[in-house]
Amino acid sequence: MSRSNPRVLSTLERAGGFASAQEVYRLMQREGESIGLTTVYRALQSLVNDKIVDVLRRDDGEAIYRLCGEAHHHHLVCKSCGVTVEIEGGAIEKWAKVMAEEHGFREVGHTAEIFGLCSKC
Amino acid sequence: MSRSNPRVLSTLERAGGFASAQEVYRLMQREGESIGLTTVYRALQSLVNDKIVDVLRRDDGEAIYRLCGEAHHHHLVCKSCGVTVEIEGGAIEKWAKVMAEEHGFREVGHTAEIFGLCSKC
DNA sequence: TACGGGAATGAAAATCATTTTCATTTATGG
DNA sequence: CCATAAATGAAAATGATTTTCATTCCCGTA
Repeated sequence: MSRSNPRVLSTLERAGGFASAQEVYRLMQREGESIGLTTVYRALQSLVNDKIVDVLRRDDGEAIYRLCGEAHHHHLVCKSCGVTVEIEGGAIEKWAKVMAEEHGFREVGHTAEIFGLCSKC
Repeated sequence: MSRSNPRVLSTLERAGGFASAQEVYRLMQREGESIGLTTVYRALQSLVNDKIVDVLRRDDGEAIYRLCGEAHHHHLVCKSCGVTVEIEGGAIEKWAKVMAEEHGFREVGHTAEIFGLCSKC
């Protein structure tokens, strides 16, 4: 029953951070791998079940996946040119943890993103 | 250009808390209001633009809306039952500001959300 | 009051991610 | 080998959301 297709997992790793099912699929296609979209979806679901990957939602509602173990970081995005900087978020981690405890929440994750105009825009 | 249809707003109020566009639509139908689904979507978008309502994503990816207070706040959301707690985010404000400065960004805004399982789930 | 143009409306079609169906292929143990 | 279960993927189904487009409404002006 282990549908955690290793090729999907390795592609997700290589994607570096987040990727949606569609992105993983396109990436594999581009690299000449022969795989169906359905299989990608099933593999990702399976990886989520096995708690090997996390799933979040992008603002547009698309599900994005990332390896659980991966050091997670946040993004600083320019809303004009789209340039993105990875930033460290120790303060956020702590905040999330404190807030969750304060309200009796368990198994918490979080999203945080900063957007603005970069120095060039 | 104000498409913030007042009937939609008042229905959302009456829904008490959260409602998806589809739910607002069904609710209005049930109450005998004559309105199209398209209009509901447009009204909600408009309300979001005007920052009169907040939008979040349910676990299944469906967008849910609700009136937001004037104060800028963040959310602690249960990914199982959807219950939501408004939390204070002073730490985040500061973090966002520092990070932005550090990378030369201007006019920054941010999003931050914590999700997990509430004490009941 | 009649006219004209922009905004609002909503039905129907299009889009898009995701899931389901189902027939086919592959792997595996007996 | 054979049988049976698991995996695969193409195509269809689903469901939310968006787009298109023709129509209606509103409002200021001649």
